Amino acid sequence: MYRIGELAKLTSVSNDTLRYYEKNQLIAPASRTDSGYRMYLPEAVEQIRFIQRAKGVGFTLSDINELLSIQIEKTEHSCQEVKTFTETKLKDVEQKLAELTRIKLALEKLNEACCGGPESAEHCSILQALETGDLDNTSL
Amino acid sequence: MYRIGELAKLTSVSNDTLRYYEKNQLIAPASRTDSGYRMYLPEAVEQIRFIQRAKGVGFTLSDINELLSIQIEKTEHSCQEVKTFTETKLKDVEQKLAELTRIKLALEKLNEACCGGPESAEHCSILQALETGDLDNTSL
DNA sequence: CTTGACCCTGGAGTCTACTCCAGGGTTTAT
DNA sequence: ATAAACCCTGGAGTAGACTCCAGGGTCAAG
Repeated sequence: MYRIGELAKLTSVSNDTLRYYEKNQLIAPASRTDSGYRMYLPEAVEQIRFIQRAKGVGFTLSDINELLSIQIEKTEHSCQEVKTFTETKLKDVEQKLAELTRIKLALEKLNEACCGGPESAEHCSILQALETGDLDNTSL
Repeated sequence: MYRIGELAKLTSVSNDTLRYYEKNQLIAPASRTDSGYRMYLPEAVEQIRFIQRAKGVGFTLSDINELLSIQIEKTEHSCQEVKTFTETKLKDVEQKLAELTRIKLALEKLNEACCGGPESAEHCSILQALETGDLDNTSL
């Protein structure tokens, strides 16, 4: 079991952020000490890391809350509902992957087109491609 | 050339958002009419779509501003600088792709593990996996 | 020549996701 | 037993990304 400060250090988030996440139902301490200190299970470390990763790819806290709440609502919903939910989220993720891939292709194309030399970028082919919007189907 | 309202309709953003983007150097009208109306080039449509996609995958407006400003800073920087910049952004994108892929794998695994039937989710293998954190290296 | 649909600026308000107190207990090491 | 380091709650403040006025011009149609 970790106290809030320990968990915070392990995950590089602040104590305040952990309390904020708790208020927003993202992660609760497993228990409290008699004096009211929050005590977290070791698993909390991975949960926080998951939250950070999900945030990093554009999910809101409320999206993440939904993702995580699958496990909490378990007795109130059927497998079917749960699966429908994960399938929806999966589609979101696949959509995001497609968009990111598109952006990646655009950047790679720019990268390849550029000489990378020390001359002024005025005639850089990256920039010319950007200006004309001529990036095939990458749509940058 | 489009007026602001036309561009807004074509891209499903509000007039206010377009003005906000302008204030934040993301997109400027090609010109103004005598009466001060903003006039946008047809290319603006794709630029706005790009902004939306980039936002959707977790880039901030200031990230996007950097991405787009490659083309504006051209005379002030060398090809080398420009290329370094795109390479950095490319790494960001690759990082995001890796994280998204991890989340995708986790969701797929949950999906596969679930019977999807009408019974209570109390013993759903998705949920059990979530609770024990036992998702191999997907770290959900 | 006026009515309705547009557009302008400047500024206030909202929501999200924190971040930072103030005021006050708790734990630990010396 | 007393600092130093930690924790608590409640609430205010902030940055980012809008969103929504107020008050006032513009333009096309009838």
